Amino acid sequence: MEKAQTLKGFRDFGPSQMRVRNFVSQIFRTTFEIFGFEPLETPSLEYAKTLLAKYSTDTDKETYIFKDLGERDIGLIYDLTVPTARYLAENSGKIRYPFRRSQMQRCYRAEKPQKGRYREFMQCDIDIFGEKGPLADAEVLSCAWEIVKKLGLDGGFSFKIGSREVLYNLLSDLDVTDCEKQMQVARSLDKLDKIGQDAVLEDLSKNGLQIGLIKQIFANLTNSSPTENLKAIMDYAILLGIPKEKLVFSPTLSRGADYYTGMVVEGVVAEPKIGSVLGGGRYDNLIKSFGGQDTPATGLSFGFERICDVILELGLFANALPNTTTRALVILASPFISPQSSPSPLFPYALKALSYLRKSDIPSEIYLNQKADIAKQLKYASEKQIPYAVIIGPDEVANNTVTIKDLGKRSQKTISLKEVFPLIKFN
RNA sequence: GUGGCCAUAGCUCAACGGCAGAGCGCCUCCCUGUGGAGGAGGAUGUUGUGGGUUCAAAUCCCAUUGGCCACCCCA
Repeated sequence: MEKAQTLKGFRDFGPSQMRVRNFVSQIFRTTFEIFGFEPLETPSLEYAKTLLAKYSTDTDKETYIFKDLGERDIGLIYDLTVPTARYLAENSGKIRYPFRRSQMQRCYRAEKPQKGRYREFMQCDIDIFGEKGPLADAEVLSCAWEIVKKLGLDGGFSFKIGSREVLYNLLSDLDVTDCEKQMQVARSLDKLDKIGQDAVLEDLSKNGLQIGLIKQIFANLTNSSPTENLKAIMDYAILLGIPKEKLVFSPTLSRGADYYTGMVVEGVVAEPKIGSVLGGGRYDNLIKSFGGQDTPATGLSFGFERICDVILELGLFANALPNTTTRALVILASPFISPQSSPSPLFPYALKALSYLRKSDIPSEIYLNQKADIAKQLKYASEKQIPYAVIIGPDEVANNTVTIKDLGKRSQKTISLKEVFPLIKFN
């Protein structure tokens, strides 16, 4: 039998990883709610023809497609935009627009995995459907900003904001009117940060654009200014609480996807050089192209996996929460723990204490191996970073007390059980 | 999808055709009511998996699984 392994690009999340992930997703969920984004969840499997309806042919290969037992052609969701477009089309008439929706689900891509790129990953989107105006874009931005703050990433963070309108107008002015050509420029430009201006220049000239023209595009882009619409978005965003200096107009920001029609945005952190932690923009034609009604849309997607990585890397989490959610370990003092006198006379008292702690909403454990001495039990607590040990021995039982030890401070005192509650609960 | 690097003890790695090792961790004891330190002792493996070459394979070759990197792509 082969060694047990996870599938390529698929991961287990052990307790310590789950604590980070739960911490992050908790912040997402509560903040979405505060900003009026209503939760939506759609199936992980969709008809293949739904999944492949629109996108370019390359992505076909990265979508998991197979047959179910009823010979239906189906596939795993590749993103959340497509299922949502399907949902909007299927429920047109029932939905009250503008519709603010949040969605957090695992998505699947059959691409070659690398660090930060997995075949199964958490996708986390907010979008507003059915509103063209700049306030909608600003709302999305301000929700994202709130989350960034709550995650403690706001220090080196900034929004890079560009506009497809600026780009396309500029290209049209230079007689680059062919739609395909315009897309190509957008796609190449997207790599600017990563590969530098020279490489983009080369890339574009390989695609048949003249050097002079490309240079002109760069020059015009760097000198361009935000559209009225973009200015309005930024003004609203500032009124909604985003510091002005966090909103950086970046005319060369493009983003790869070709369906964006207005604002495009990326959120970048300075500290770990990891690129963007969120991205999105306005895509007014996409929903219609999926067979829905003409529905303007704006939104963005958080790089959940990346954000978890960043938080771990910056150590933002390590200090914030202990290694376990358990707050107290009930420990039996050694002398009375012998296999012969099982159950130990300490047990009725110890288990009563354990129940009391749990009834008081203090996450608690008792060491399960009855043969373990007190040193071993303390070591367990120490390694799991359980903050308190509740030690029970014959003296405690006789006096109706417990000895509570603060593992961090290495101090202890003997008190009544009732006095334990405030000590653990509020420290 | 294309190209490259890698897989050896729980972890980090060494050995690069000739008996599979070190550091850290782990276990036991010094310590029968006190965890991060110290001292003494101990255990640890079908070298990712399957085949091939060879007197002999962790080492060379092929396949396969998984990890990493660049490209591709990134809704």
